[in-house]
Amino acid sequence: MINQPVFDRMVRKLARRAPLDEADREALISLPFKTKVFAPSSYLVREGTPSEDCTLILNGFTYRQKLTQGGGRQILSVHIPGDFVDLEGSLLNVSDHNLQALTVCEVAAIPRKAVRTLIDTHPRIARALWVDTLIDGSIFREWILNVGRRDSKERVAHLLCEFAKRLALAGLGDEHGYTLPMTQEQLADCTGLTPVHVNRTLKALDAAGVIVRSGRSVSIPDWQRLRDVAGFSELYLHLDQAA
Amino acid sequence: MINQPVFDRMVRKLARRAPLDEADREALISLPFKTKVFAPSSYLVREGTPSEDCTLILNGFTYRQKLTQGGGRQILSVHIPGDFVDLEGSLLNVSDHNLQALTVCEVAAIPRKAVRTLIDTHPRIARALWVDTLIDGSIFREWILNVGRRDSKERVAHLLCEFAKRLALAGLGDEHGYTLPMTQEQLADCTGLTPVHVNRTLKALDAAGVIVRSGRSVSIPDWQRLRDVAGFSELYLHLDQAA
DNA sequence: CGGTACGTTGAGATCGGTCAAAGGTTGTGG
DNA sequence: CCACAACCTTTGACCGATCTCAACGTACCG
Repeated sequence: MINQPVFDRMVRKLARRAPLDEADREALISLPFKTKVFAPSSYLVREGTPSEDCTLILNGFTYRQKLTQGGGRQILSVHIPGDFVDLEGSLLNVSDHNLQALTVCEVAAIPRKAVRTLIDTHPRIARALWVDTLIDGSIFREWILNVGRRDSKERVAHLLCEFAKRLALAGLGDEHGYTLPMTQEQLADCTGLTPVHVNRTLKALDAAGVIVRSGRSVSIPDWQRLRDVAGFSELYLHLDQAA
Repeated sequence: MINQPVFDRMVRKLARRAPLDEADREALISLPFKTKVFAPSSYLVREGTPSEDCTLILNGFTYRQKLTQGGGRQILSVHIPGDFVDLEGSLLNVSDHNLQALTVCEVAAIPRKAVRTLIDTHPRIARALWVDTLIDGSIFREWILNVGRRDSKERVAHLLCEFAKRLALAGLGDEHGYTLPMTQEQLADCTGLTPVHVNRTLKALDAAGVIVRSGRSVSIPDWQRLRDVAGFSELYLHLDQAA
């Protein structure tokens, strides 16, 4: 029972991805783990290395990231409390990307072995985790579209929409606004733009009344308007299996 | 045994993703299916719809695709014989993207139900399929990087590298060249460029001696050179678990 | 042999990038 | 509680990679 408060959010999330029975919940709650804390921008996993542990975010935010040969950085996804990051680590031999802390970050590190045993012995949990990675995949696809075919306003607005939805789902904000712990440089790395242009784009969205900024918090006076600007459809978040 | 020749390539591929025993192979080979043929550019799955079947490509190529509100099209992935496409279809309620035939395409349509039963009763197969979707995810991540942070030459060259590797792996070409059944417009939709610019980029790569084109086949006089131009590293293909 | 789809080329426009500097904010140590 | 440093944001001027538009060339197919 000791893990319960810590893993509670994760168990509830997984239970929505696939039905779990009492034994499944027990098994999840009894997973062995060590709590670790990471400073902002420290690495949790590095490209090309195997990972010993599977990481569950308890507090704070992380992101996945890759570099081009020329040093260009692209952020691939942003993760919030309750997310398993590096579930791949349990099944793939080496990591194909870097995993970095966005904010100060408290995580539960679960031994890779324990995860593999869990999924071998609990098919419903395996199913739920698999659905989780499929939804991750869907979000990656949307990001390819975002970065490949939307102009800068749509791109930034779309990212803001996604964060709004996901944070609301995790109980960390709502559709009226939220605090985004990202610098404009990081937003640029999410969208494939430069920091300077992200700045101008945010300013333009603000000037158009689509968002209102103060510091790093964003408020959204008219959600429908932001959606329209972004061309946002939440289908890809598979909320029926995520919420 | 009737399925054997048809499913053979798929079984061999999965067995590399996770160890399978004789019973697993039997179960895979005995999956019920219907063969279907799709004409180029016909839809196998449409965004927003559930899919009744899980699709295994026997011959030909398919691609996943999404549109922006403005009608911009982004290709998200390209699939070759032996690939399961729309495995998501078995676990997610509705599709978040379109699946289209690139060439004439012969597929095995396996009922969604049969797939779900299979994965519930065969944990090793479930594991192999899961690893398959994880590798798909890794490729999506690389595409985000490609489209987000590489310039047009790197982007096109990277795509050509990926196809070379994947086709070679499937026995459909090698590192000296292959035939790419895509129009320049489709290449543009893969890379987030315009067809005109893809044309100029291919011309430039050809002029620089990095590739040699004739019609739709590409030959690669110096693989290392193409890799360098693209900044290609095959780590993300997880060949140790794919090959 | 004509049509349709695809590839190629040129000229000019534009969105977003680059470079550089100034203005804010935050946190820390004295 | 101030002062400074580090980091982040904002702004302007200019640049250039890629897009747009439009025409022409080419290959395949019925």
